[in-house]
Amino acid sequence: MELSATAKVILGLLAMGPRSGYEIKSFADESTKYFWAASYGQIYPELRRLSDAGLIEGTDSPRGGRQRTVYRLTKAGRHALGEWHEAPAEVFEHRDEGLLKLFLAGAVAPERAAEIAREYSELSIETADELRDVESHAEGKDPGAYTVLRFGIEMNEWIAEWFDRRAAELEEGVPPSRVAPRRERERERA
Amino acid sequence: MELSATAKVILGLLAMGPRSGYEIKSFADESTKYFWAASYGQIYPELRRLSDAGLIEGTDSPRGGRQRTVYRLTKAGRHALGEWHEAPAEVFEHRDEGLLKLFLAGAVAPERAAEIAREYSELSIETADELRDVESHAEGKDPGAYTVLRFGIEMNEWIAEWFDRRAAELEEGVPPSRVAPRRERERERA
DNA sequence: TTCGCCATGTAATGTGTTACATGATTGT
DNA sequence: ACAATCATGTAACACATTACATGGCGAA
Repeated sequence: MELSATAKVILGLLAMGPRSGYEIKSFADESTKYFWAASYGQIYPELRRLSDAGLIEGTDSPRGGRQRTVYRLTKAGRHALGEWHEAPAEVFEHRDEGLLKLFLAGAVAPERAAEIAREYSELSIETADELRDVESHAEGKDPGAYTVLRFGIEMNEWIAEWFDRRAAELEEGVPPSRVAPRRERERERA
Repeated sequence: MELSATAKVILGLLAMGPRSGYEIKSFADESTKYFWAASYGQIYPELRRLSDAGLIEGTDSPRGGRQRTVYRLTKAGRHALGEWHEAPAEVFEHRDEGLLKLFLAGAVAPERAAEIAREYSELSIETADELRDVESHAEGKDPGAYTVLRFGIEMNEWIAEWFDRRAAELEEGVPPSRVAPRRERERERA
């Protein structure tokens, strides 16, 4: 059974515990959205499909007069999720407008290069702060999930510093230092 | 004029010099694909649209008996590209299956967490090596474009080390060190 | 009573990949 | 003669966002 992108998050989050569609969305919005986003337009139809396929099961559990369906994994769903989880990761896609602008700066507006690098650095600081906020709300996170969060924070701070340094060099017209290729560096160490 | 995602790369690469659709694709495949991919199914229809909109202009320039259309920016195209380039970057999207698997490990297969971290580290090394390859072929890169390439290399190596360290800690069951939040650290420095 | 949140869902639209079809040229 | 690469293009499908529609609940 091939799982769609959205099926992977849905089954994954349901493995943490039963949830409604709305709760899946809110949970994802402060966790996986940074590396695996999902919108309502994907979530609700996918819940239907997964339910039809027997991988999840919905139970009516209204809160007050407010309609609400809570889903949980079936045995088949847990199995499908496990199979996916075992396999090596394949999807790895990025779309980063800041990098594209910097990449093109020479051909479009060379004088903007340093500025773009500065902006990139600042955006990374903002993202890191946002993630620190998430961290402060997170109680008793599991080691894997917590690792991902720490990674996000530390990487964004590293990026901010890297581009801050590089912005200064670009302002002075310094070319980035060219480091010896990996294999040679390994030989040096030996 | 709102530019589509693919329009941004196309106009950008054409700003570097006139190119055919095929050349745009090959060029993108060893440069922007890491942060802004494009496929034939997007490129050719978009070339048509941009041409109809007057942002680019195609000239027939066959090589031998082989049909070939080379496109270049019009004044309007250069202007549209400039407007986009001036504005602050907004698009920033990631889809990273490794992080999703690690995030979910606790609920799906806790014993796999360290393994996933190891795999992530190894993938990053491969990406860094791939980028070093690109670097060795790149002659006289412009500072902005070269900055993006150096960034890719150094970030991937940083990531590889980070996950390598973390994999070891996960194997031993050590929680990742919790660093003081940003604001407090700034106070410390003062 | 009004606002924000909880809750579900769909229609319209846009984006993007994959696979296929076609055919010339170059190097082995 | 064959494979690889150059070159263009489309059809089918999959994926995703946005905006909208609907309505209850709780607090100010």
